[in-house]
Amino acid sequence: MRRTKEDAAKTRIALLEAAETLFLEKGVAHTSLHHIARQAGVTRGAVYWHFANKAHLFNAMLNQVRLPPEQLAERMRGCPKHDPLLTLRELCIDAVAGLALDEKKRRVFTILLRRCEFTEELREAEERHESFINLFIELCEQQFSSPSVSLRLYPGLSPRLAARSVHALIVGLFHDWLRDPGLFDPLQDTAPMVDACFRGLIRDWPAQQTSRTDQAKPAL
Amino acid sequence: MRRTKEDAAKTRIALLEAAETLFLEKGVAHTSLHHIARQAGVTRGAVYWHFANKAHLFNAMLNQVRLPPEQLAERMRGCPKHDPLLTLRELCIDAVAGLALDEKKRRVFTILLRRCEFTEELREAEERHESFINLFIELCEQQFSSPSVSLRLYPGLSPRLAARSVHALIVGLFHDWLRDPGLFDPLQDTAPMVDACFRGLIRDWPAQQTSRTDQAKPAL
DNA sequence: CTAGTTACATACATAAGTGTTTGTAAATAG
DNA sequence: CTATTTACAAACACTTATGTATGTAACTAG
Repeated sequence: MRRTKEDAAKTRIALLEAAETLFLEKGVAHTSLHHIARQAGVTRGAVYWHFANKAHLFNAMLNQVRLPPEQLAERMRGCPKHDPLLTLRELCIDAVAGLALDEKKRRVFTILLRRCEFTEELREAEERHESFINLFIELCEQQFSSPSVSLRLYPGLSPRLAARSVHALIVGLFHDWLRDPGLFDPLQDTAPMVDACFRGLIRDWPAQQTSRTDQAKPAL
Repeated sequence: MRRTKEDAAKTRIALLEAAETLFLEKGVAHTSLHHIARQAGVTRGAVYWHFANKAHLFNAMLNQVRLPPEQLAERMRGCPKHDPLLTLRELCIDAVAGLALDEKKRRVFTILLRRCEFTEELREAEERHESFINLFIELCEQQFSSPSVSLRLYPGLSPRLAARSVHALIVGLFHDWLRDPGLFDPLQDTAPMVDACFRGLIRDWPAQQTSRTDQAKPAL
């Protein structure tokens, strides 16, 4: 029997990892707290000590990879000398590339998109996730709304629709790649696809081959 | 007590509808066969009479809206006088518009994308769904691979990537709109967004405002 | 040094859920 | 008109999950 503070912290981590593993394997609803405890080498007592219930455990797991909204906003603002659209472009590319570079992110997003049911129990997690998405779309729309950009939109498009298009592409790439990692290579293929998207939105989008996503920073 | 053949058929339909309603409300895993039976006004005996288990019920529900792969292929081939890319474009637009036009399709796809865990139990359903998606992507890629089209792709793009881009956009639009129907109007906004996508892929994509998706036929 | 708290394990109580079996009234076949 | 299915309902047997309550050894504060 050992229960120093560090041991407790380790137990907590072990529980989160066990949950991650099992959620990914069998789905959130089909994983019981008993499963998680056993996988972590403890009993349900430990689970209930660290987390109120499964939903709280789930939230804690998400918090490991989800960056706070402020950081997204800050990143989206970018350095002022940089073209804001290019900032957005890089953010998109990094977001997809981040899936391939960060194993944990990949697993957690797989759980989020393919291994859980957004129902009453997980409502809080869902709402936080949604508000993050909405923030992204809104910031995106702001970029397209600045006069220097909106005038370059193709006819028939509004900043609103442009923002929706960009987000839909990213979400689609997330889903598709998490479903079948063989579909494309996030590191190589994301930039051309994102560029194609912007090229269809913005009149004079440069045919840049530059800026090979050097070090993708976490973006989503 | 009544059990003519028609009554049995009605019971089956009622069970499918009850399942649809409850799956949508509480998620697949959180809905028991007892719930479904009660909602349909029968007992679990009826459920087990008509379906082997929950997974079979789920499959039967999907089969109500999923069109056979052959029809997709046929539709994709389109009438030969028509530009194949325009055929693909219309197919995409109809697929998204179909969500708004067909209430049942909307509900079932919501369940599929947001209310179920793709785990062992539903593996068969998942595989059928995936093979359908893969067929779509493959047919898509074929369209982009024909010499008359592939030569018009922007540099840096392959037919492969173009197909992935198109599919990602559609999947993203599905997810986004099912998550928040206020994000955009499938009937009005899909065409401009799909056109933007194609415009970013194909050099001389016409800035067509024509062909207001008259009657969207079911496509997915 | 001991009192209290921490970090769990164990036990209890309760509620579901699943698959199967059995019962049965009405429909239907011969 | 009887025999047999059909289309379920009802009961059974079993497993599993949850939340809580209680026990307890080690750590820690004073």
